[in-house]
Order: sequence, then structure tokens, then C-alpha cells
Amino acid sequence: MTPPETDRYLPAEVEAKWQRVWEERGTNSFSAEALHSAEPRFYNLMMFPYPSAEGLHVGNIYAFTGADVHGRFHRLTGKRVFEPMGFDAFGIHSENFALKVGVHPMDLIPRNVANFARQLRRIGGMFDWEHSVDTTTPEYYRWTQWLFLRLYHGGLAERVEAPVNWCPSCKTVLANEQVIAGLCERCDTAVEQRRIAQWFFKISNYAERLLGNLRDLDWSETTKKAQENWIGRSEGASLRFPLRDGSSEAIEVFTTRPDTVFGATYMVLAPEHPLVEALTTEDRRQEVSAYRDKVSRMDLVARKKTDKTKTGVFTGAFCRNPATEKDIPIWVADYVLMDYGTGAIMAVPGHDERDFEFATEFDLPIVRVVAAEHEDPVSPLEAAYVGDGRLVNSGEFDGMSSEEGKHAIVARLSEQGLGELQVNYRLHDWCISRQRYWGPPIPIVYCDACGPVPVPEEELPVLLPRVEDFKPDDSGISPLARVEEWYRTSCPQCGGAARRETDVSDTFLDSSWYFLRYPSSSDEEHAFNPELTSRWLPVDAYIGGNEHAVLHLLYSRFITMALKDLGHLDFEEPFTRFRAHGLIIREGAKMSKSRGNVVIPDPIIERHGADAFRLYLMFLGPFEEGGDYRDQGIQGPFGFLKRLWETVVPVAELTDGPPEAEVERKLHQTIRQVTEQIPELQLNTSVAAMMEYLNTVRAGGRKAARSEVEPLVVMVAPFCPHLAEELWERLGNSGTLFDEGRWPAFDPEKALEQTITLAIQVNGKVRGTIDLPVGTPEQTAVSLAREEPNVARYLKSTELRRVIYVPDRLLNLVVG
RNA sequence: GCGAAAGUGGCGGAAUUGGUAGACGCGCGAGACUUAGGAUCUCGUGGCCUCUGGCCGUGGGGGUUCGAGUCCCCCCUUUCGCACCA
Repeated sequence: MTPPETDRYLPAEVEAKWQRVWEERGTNSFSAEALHSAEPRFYNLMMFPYPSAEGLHVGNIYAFTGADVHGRFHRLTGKRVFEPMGFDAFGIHSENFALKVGVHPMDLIPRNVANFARQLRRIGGMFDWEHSVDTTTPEYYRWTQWLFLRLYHGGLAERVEAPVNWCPSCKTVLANEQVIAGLCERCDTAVEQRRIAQWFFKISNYAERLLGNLRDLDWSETTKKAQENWIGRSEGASLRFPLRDGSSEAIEVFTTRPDTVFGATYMVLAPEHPLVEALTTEDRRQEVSAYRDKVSRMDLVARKKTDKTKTGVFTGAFCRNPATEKDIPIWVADYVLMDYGTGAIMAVPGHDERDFEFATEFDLPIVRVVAAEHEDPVSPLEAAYVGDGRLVNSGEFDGMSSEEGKHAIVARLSEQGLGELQVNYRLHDWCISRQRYWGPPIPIVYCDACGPVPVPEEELPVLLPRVEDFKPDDSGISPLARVEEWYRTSCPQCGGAARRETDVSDTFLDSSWYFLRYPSSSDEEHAFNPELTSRWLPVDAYIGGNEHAVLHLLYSRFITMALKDLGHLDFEEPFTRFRAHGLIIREGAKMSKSRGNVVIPDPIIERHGADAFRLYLMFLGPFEEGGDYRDQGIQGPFGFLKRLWETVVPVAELTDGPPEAEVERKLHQTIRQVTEQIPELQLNTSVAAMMEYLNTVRAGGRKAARSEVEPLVVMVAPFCPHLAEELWERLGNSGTLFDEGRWPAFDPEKALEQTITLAIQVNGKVRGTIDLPVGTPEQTAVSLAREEPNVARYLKSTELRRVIYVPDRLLNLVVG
């Protein structure tokens, strides 16, 4: 029987209706008072998007839906869930796109933001639009600038002239982490080196804390590992090799293998090392200069290639190995990097592969100082031996293990003032200067008399002027440097003529604190209101992409720590729990515009509804791993919703009274599974469980009881909020489904099976099954199993040797 | 090269963590209904065989165990990070 026209499931109507109702009732937003008093609170955060011109893509929707399901679940269990959304709209993406289409970003961005907001409403996220942020508004970046000043006054921001990564295509400076294998993260252009004075945040001061705190964070392991690797702690020693020229100077090196110092037969400096100039002897000068020139012209890609033959030149100078007290030659080679350690190494060719390769190439002495088992001091070295062993050819330290040797040797050198234990980190300071237009101006003024002077906080924001010609050029100078009427100003200290900083700050700075702003989005006195901040932060659950595992997440942690130390926060880790979602591919292939295989959400929502789309996205694979979007796949979840609708909507036909026993058992099993799995983001299996349950309810065309379907409507609600609200209302309820903590409770007693199917194995192979009451004792099970004809066949004329009984699961009869 | 994760039907993916492999869904097949459908409903669906039953089967090879997708060893493949880090 086809239902009357008005009772068909028409997702478009249902969804439009509930989106309107939510808006009218303010279902998803907190009032100012509510925000101050909400209890128990749950801050459900997801990484805010960059509002591109193309609009939301499935990747965004996937991430937001997973996070929204999670947030809605917590709300249904009675928590007050704050789920804000905003826009990360500054930065080079927007700027380049604006240049490409010839629309000013100040016009373009609001359009994109409006379009994103429309699409975000359409997918039914529980976003609190009363507490949104847009990083490009002066109301927001005023506080980004404030943040810069706080760090500046706290001694955590400094201006340094440093070699920087310059992308000739984007015409901008890149942070080290934005250089991927020597290529620009955005455009894959080879990156060059330039020297510019830049503002740096001293994140390296926090390396140890950033690393140490990781242990106690409830984060995806992969993300923690990525941060750990990025911070790159290594233990070793700092050793000094005195110069032979009689001066008191020494070359400092960092090594993780001080135990091999007796094998250091030469020294290598990075070509950029400041001592190279002074050390190089006259007769070597020409060659050394030529080599340094060649290296400096090399782009970072070529420089970092590891498979090329080692190159280098001898400087003519020598220094003394503090262990052997022998003079060793000083070379310059590009395999030593200026930005790691001290830019100089002691080369131990016997026990380091790179040094071995170099020594072989240039015929430098190779000495064995570590012997593995079955080796002796004179065993030839065919290749570098990098493992541990006993020290040899190491004077009084001979015979020690590598580990003992490390400590003993450093202890000895330390007595002579020539070394000490040291920890080194790979993490560099964070360069926040960008020679671009589309970002918050760095609030500094340069005065001839006073030098760099911070803009007083009461003068913030330093407004980004509307400039029609914002195209970067080869000069490497910010477009703002061409706007004289803007950069000319007076010194806040002496009142004399001064010039504004014309660089803007890195987008990662905007996003390093946005989660602090959401609850206080309308506070004009504070970046983040102290009371609201202590109520809502740290964030309870954060969901986002692993592509931000090191950049955004590490910077946010650093900023939070710094703000704590500066007395602005009382916690130092911003995100209690973080989970990275997986990536969506389509029909087995990566989605990309160039392939033309991107999923366009709008037509799907029109045809099947946002609810079905959400449900399908959550169903197609484990949320933390992602999955394969197959166009036909939505049919399953869509059909499920339709059947759910058709089961519930003829409300008058629902029977009263308790659920039928069989159905009730399945119901409680389902509630248990879904209740346990949603917080763990095992969303695909939760959906499968609900499908199974509906199949049980409808099995053989049976009539459903109201008490059987009502809990299912609630369980479906996190995934399909519109449909759930509609069914909830049609079941005779008023108000929103989401306000009263309506999540169904499960009764473990009722979830228990009464009979089970026991698998009967003979010698480990299943030969039959028998149905038994739960908890059947072994003896009974064995005798019933013996009666099973097919089992009996295998027991004939053999001896029963052993019985393995796993109650309610399996019986294995071992014969032979 | 280093590190991490993962390899299960035609496909996406399940599997109480050592206990009946393939839940749920897509697709496919058969049937029902319909004047028609890419609509709906029911049943079936890992492969093979001598088909009331049996054999094989979770990338490959070995091992532990009464029992292995799950644990151990070796190998192969894929994906994602990192990459001369001293």
C-alpha cells in the first residue's frame, strides 16, 4: 500500500522546515547568560575552514559531520554542547585567488564566507552562529595583533635577520615547515634562500615542554608521533675542538656519538658557517669561495638531495681533536647544514655513513673506534659501522661499551672545559613575517631614534588598508611598503617620524588562538573573557585533519603555553582530546579538480537529503581512516531512512505496550553498541547496528510498537537530525529532541541473549551447531553435541582425548 | 633510505581482541508487483567439488596453539609522513 502523498519521505521539505525552526528557536546557539552558566559543558571543536570560492567540499563535510555527530550525541546525553564554526580567511590562498580572478579580497572573502555559511547550514550542523569568528575582520585581528604584542613584551618575539626560504612563484617567505622537500607547500616551486629581517616567535624555548606534555594528551597516536618527530629531540654532547692557530677560539660541534670522538679524523663546517671566512688560509681562499658561491646559488631541492656524491673543499686550517690531541683538517661541505646543531660536525668516518662516504671520496683517514662482537681494533671497515660495541683505539676508554664511553668521555672533556652533555632539538623558531598583503599588519613601528617600537595596545587594531594594487613583486618587500600614506606614522615613544612594519603575520598565527575567541566572540574588552575561558576551556574534543598535525596543532599548543606563562590562561594544553579524521577518496581514486572527480554536495542533498548524505558519509568507512565514496552507496542509507520513515510515520498504526521480547533484546544490544561507539568515533559500525535493528523491527513485515521505534529515532538523531526531529514531533512530542538529554539507557539484563548457538568442532573444524540456553554446563553441552548426527560421524571409532569448552561460544572435541 | 599504518568476497567494509570469517551496505542473480522505469518488496549471493555433505579460503612462506584474520619470524605490495638531523 503506497502511503498518501503527504506522508512520503520528502527530505527537502523536512530539512528546510527544521533548519528554519532551529533558527527561530535559537536551538543551537547560546545566549550570553547561558554561556556563563551552562553545566555540564562540552566544548566540541572542529578545525575551521578556509572559505574557498568553490564552496564546501566533501572533505569538509565529512570532517564536520563526524564532529557534529559526536557533539549531538553528547548533547543528547544531557551535556550543554558548544559547537562553534568560523572562517580562516586570511592568507596566501585567498590572496592568490583574488589576484587570479581580479576581485579584491575584501570583496571576495565576505562572498565566500556567506556561501560557506549557507552550505554549512544546509548540512545540518549544530553550529552556534552567534559565536562565530572570521579572522579577517578587524574585530578579530585586533586581538591577533594583541597576541603578538603580548609575546613581544614577554620576550618571545624577536627580529632576526636570517636566511629564509623564498618562493619565487608565491613571492613570499615560507616557514621551514611550509617547504616540502625543498618545494613550496602550495605551488611546488623550488624554494630559494634569501636573507631578510623577520619576526620570530621563540617556540624552541618550549621544545621540551611541548614534547613532554604529549605523553599525557588524549590524541591520535599518529598525531603525537608526528609532533614528536617534528620536535626531534636528540641527546648527545656539545664538544669544542680548539683551533690550531693559537687563538683561544674553538669550533663547537653537536654529536650524538661522543663515544666515537677518538675516531674524529677531520672536521666539517657548513658552507654558511661564520668561521669559514676567518679560518680559510690564503692559498685555499679562492677554491673555498668558489665552492661557497656554488652552494649558495643552489636551490634547496638540490641542496637537500641525499643521493648525490659528497662534495666539499679543504680550508687549509686545522683544529685539535680534544680526545686524541691530534690536529685534524677542517673542511667545508654542503652535507653539513647550518640550521641544525651548530653548523659544524666532527666527522667520524668509521662510524657514520655520510662521513664514510665523504672520507672515501676525499681520501681522508678512517679509524675504527668501536668494535662489534667478533671484531677487534684492526678489523677492516668496509663501510661505516654505526651500531654500538666496545670502544677500541680510544686510549684509556678502550673496552668500555658505547654507552659507558659516552658518559666517561664527556665527563673527561668536561673537566677540561671542552664539552658537556647536551640535548638538541630539530624544532626551529617560528617565523611569522610574511611579505604579503592579505594578513594582519604586524603592530610594530620603526623609529630612527627609538628603533622598533610596539604599537600601544589601545591603538589596536592597526587596520589593513584597502589597497587596489596588492600584487607582490620580486623585490621581496611587502605590498604595504608601496603605500606611503599608510606606513608613514609617528613614533609612539618620541613622537618623531616613523615607519610602520609593512609585513603581515602568518595565517597560522590567526588559527593558533581562534578556539580561545569563540566563547568571547563579542567581547570588546578582551581577546578572551577570563570567566568564559575558565568555564569553556580547554577544548573537550577537537577533530580535524592530520595535515595540521605539526603546524597548526603545535603552534596552538605553543601559544597556549606562552599565554599561560604570561598570566593570561590557567591551563597550558588547549585540546584535551584530539582525533584526526581520515580522507575520502572516490571510486578508489583520489579526488581532485584536475581529475574532475570531486563529489559535489548540492545535487546529492537535493536528491537524497542532507540526512542521507551525512549518514552515508559516516557509514562508508571508519571515521578515523576515511573511506571510498561510491556514488551508488548512498542508496543503502537512504533506503534505511525511508524505511524508518515508513515504519514510524503511520503513527496511528504503531502498537502500544512494551517491545516484543526478541526485539527488545536487540534494542538494548543496539543501544549499548551505539552508546559505546559514538564517543569512540566508530560511526560506521554504529550505523550498521541501527540498520540491523530496524531490520529486526520490520522482519517478516511485522507491525512495530511505538516503544520499539522511539529509541531508534533518538539514536539516529546525531546522524540525521532533521528526520529525527520530524519523527519525534510526529510521535507526539513537542520542543526539540535535543534539549532534554533523551538518549536511551540500556539495560544490560535486557540485552542478554537467552539462547545461543554453540559451534561444535571436532579437531578444530566446525561439524555442526546446537542451540542451547545461555550458561549451559559443559557436560550437558558435550552430551548434546554427541547426539548431533554430523558430529557423531566424526566421533565414531575414535577416542575423545580432550574437550575445550568456551561457554556460549564453542565446543571443541579433540579426538584421535 | 628511515618511520608509521594497512593488505579480508565483484566493491566499501565487519569480526566480542585467540573461539562458527565475511555483520551492515553497494553491486549482482531470481521472483513478486507495476502498462514502463535507474521505483518498491521478498529470497539468494566467498570459491570449488562427487552438493543431506566435503575441500579450500583473510598479500606470500614458515611457526606457536585444541583452535590464528587476530600472536611470533621472514618476504612481498600499497598508502601516508620524514628525509644528509650529526
